This record gives sequence, C-alpha cells and structure tokens, in this order.
Amino acid sequence: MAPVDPEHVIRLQHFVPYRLAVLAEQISRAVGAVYAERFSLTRPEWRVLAALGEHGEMAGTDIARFSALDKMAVSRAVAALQERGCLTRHDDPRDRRHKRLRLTPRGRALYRRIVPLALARERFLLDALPAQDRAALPRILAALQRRAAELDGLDETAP
Amino acid sequence: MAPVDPEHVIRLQHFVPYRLAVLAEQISRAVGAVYAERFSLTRPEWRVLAALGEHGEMAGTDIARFSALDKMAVSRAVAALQERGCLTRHDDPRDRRHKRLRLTPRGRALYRRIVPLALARERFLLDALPAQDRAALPRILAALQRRAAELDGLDETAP
DNA sequence: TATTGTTATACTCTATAACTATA
DNA sequence: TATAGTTATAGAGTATAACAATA
Repeated sequence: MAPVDPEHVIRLQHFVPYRLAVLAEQISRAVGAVYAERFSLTRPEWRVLAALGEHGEMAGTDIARFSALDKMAVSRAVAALQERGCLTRHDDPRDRRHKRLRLTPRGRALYRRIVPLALARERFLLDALPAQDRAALPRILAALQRRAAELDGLDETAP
Repeated sequence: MAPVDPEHVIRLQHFVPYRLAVLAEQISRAVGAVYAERFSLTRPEWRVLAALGEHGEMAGTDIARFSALDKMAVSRAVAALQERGCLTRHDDPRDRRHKRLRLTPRGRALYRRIVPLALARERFLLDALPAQDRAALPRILAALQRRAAELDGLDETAP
C-alpha cells in the first residue's frame, strides 16, 4: 500500500479519542467486575449507590447531575436498588415532586463492602505511574473534560 | 449525615475510573458526532474504516485486534460498509478462510473527508493542555492500559 | 482439532418522547 | 408553564454460543 500524506491519515494507536475510549472500556471492565460479578450491580446502580454512599440523601435529579447519568437511568437504577432493599424513597414535604432517596442499612453495608475493593483497584492502576504523572492526571482529565464540553456545545449550536 | 471514615468512602468526582469513563463518553460523543451525524457511521464502522484507511488491506481478525473490536462487531461493520460500497471482500487464495478487505475509491474518499475533521477535534482537545501535560498523556495512557490488562487477567484467572 | 468468519439470541445502554403529579 | 420522576419504545452495543467452511 502506498503511504498517504501524513496529514490525511490517522494513526489509530496514537489517536487520543480512540486511546481514551479503549482505556475507559478496559478499566470499566476491570473495575466494574468488582460490583458487577461479585455484587450483581450494573454500572448505573453502582453509581447511584456511590452517590448516596457519599452524600447520604439526595433527590433523583441531584443524583443524575452528580453521577453523569440521565434521569431514566437513575430512575431504573433506583427501582432496582429499592427492589433489593438497598434504598428507601420518601416524599419531600417541601416539594412533593421530589423523592428523598437514602440507603438502608443493607444498602450501606453493600456500599461499605464494595468501596475498599474499588479503591484498591484504583490504587493498583495508579501505582503504575511515576509520582509526577500521577499528580498530572487529575489536572489533565479536568482540562480535557472542559474542552470536550465546549466541543459538545459546538455541535448543538452549529449543526 | 454523619461523615464516614474517609478510607471507606469514595469521592466519586475524584475516583479515576469514574472520571475516565465520563470523559471518554463525552469525547466519544463530541468526536463521534463527526462520523455519526455527518457521515452516518457507527463507531465500529468508523474504526474499521480507520483501520483500512491506515493499513490498506487487512483480514477481519487483524482489524479486530487493531481496532479493539470483537469479531462480531467487525463482521457487522464490514457488512454495513460493503452495503454502502465502501469496501470489497476478496478470498485469500493462500487461506480461503480469510477475507481480504480493502476500501473502494468511495471508501477512501469517505475516509479522507473524515480524517481532517477528526484530527482537528483531537487538536482542539489537546490544545487545552500545557506542553508538559500533552507530552505526559500518551505515556500515562499506555501505563494505565498495561495495568488495566493485568487487572483484567486477575479476574479471569482468580474468580 | 483449531481457526475465520457468520448468524442467533438476549441483555444492557442510549435517546426521544409521552405522560403524571406537582409547582 | 416549567420541573421531577416514570414509563414506553426503538436503536445501538455487548456477550455467549452455535455454526459453516477451511486449515
């Protein structure tokens, strides 16, 4: 095959969006195995559990914003967790459209069993990095995320 | 809510697997909009196109390995691209189980139209990073990927 | 027997939208 | 009118496995 003008070829293994997608899938599988296989939680269910474990009590929309899920995903995950006896829903007397969601003792116990395993896997991943890169990572992720949000905005306003 | 022992809580916004998953989704949406909305390609189709655009001619299993897709995804993407007249399949006389896949002129033209747009979006993302972080990123991604592969292996061998 | 590639199936995820009940 | 949450639906992705053809 004749090589093409390098400006007009993407070297996939070096293309950052591709690399990030593959890495995220891989990590999601490796870390997700903790809550998926051992505790039969889907990823949205785990995120809802994590949001409530961290914050104690939230409304559905707060969870959606906090966990980067849409409201249907939250709704289904909440229903599944309630089914398992992991959370309760109470009407908010101040605004009865809201449901106040909180973990039951059973839900908190589940959360507490998962957290150390998930943190251990994160630590294992980050241990591969020299200190300087480990410090740079959160900064890089934040910068890329801001920039990606701008790109998303471009699509919506100028189709 | 009583705060819990910090060793037993995950702060989701700082949890790297979560941050990476959210970022990858966002970038996938932003960059994927190029080939999805404007050129009606799914992500697997785009990856197959990118593999063939970079390498010229490949068998299905090579594409699968190169593009981090499984063989069914490749099979379906290849069928869709052939349907659109973007690639051809020829029997390999040396091993007739293989199909030799290559882009048609139409497929190459499509590839050439997408590449500059995708590269521009990548550049836009990376422009947000200071030079040092931009240099660190490929190194970090590679290290995390090696490590995630080890984690994946752990799950399979020690369930 | 093992490998390439296709097909079948089922489950999850995503996106859109319609609907309710409250405000 | 607008918001919180649920339900319905269809499209895409993913995973497992069975299968045909070839090696």
